[in-house]
Amino acid sequence: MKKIAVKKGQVLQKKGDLNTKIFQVESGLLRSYLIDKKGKEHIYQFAPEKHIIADTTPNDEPCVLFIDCLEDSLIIQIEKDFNSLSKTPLKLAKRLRVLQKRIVMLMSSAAIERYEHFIATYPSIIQRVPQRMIASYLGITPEALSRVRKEIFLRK
Amino acid sequence: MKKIAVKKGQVLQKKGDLNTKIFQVESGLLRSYLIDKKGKEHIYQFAPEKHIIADTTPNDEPCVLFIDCLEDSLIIQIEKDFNSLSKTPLKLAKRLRVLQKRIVMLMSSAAIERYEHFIATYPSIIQRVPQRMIASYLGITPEALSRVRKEIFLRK
DNA sequence: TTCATTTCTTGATGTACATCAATGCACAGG
DNA sequence: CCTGTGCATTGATGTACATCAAGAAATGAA
Repeated sequence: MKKIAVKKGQVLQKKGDLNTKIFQVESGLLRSYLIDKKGKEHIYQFAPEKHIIADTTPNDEPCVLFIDCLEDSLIIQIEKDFNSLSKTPLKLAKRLRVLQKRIVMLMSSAAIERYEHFIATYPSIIQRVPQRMIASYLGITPEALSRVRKEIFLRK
Repeated sequence: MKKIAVKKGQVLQKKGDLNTKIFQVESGLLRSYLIDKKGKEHIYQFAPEKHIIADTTPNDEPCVLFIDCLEDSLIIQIEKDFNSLSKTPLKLAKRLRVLQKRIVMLMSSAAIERYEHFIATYPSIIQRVPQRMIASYLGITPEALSRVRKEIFLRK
């Protein structure tokens, strides 16, 4: 467990890495993402202040997510071993809640609802990342997000 | 923490319930599912022997998932409090892994790949539930699953 | 500032899947 | 045995989103 300062753009983890860590963000903004077999990027998670971010693949298997830095950040690196985990069940529980919500949204909602949920849940992120990244997180293209935003705007 | 015998069809938790439990399946098969605003059902999780199943909504908020019983089952009920959780970080970690994989699949794969991954991961479930439930878990309609299966069959 | 690069938007078209409707099929109850 | 009821399949059509292409606007570097 150690504290690290990282620069915008810096890569903390690449797909295929072994023995990856859990990161807790003190300040700044990280993201994790995957690249599918068509070469398309999908953002899996944004992690602003206080959030934890990790690939949950077991330590002896190659991980599937990239993690990099969207703003200069201060982070804490935590080992993914049993002892560290057992100290943070509350955080794990919170992570589970977020993931459940995410799956529910992906399975049952249209793009526009996913976007509205995202705005409500992470209002601060909107100003800090380009829209194409939000589109990527929502599982749609930047073009589709642009149209969704237009529709929301017209509706008012 | 107590052991319970439940019958096929029995409902263990309804959307909106408070103070829901975690269930560990000793034998049999449970499922959780949600109903979207169009009234459509989406299976969130199957839980065969050894698996745990729960709605991870915090205890003081109404939960969003239904949980019921697909086969006569023997289950252990676990409280969702901090103490119980800290005893099972390994199980939580495993759950996180499954959810990560699920989200990755939902975001980056076509229906056919999601089905093939499901077969590979849960071969035993296939024989135990009707196809329309597998479709629901995969996030597609029974008609679409039927066509996916046909395509896989023709390809051989 | 100027120029290059990235981002956002808009339109035209394509596609994976949903929806709707009909048919066949298995099996459980009378 | 028939007969209903749920499940799987198939075809026709609809739709939400993707893809591709172009242009406009914002951003950043020199």
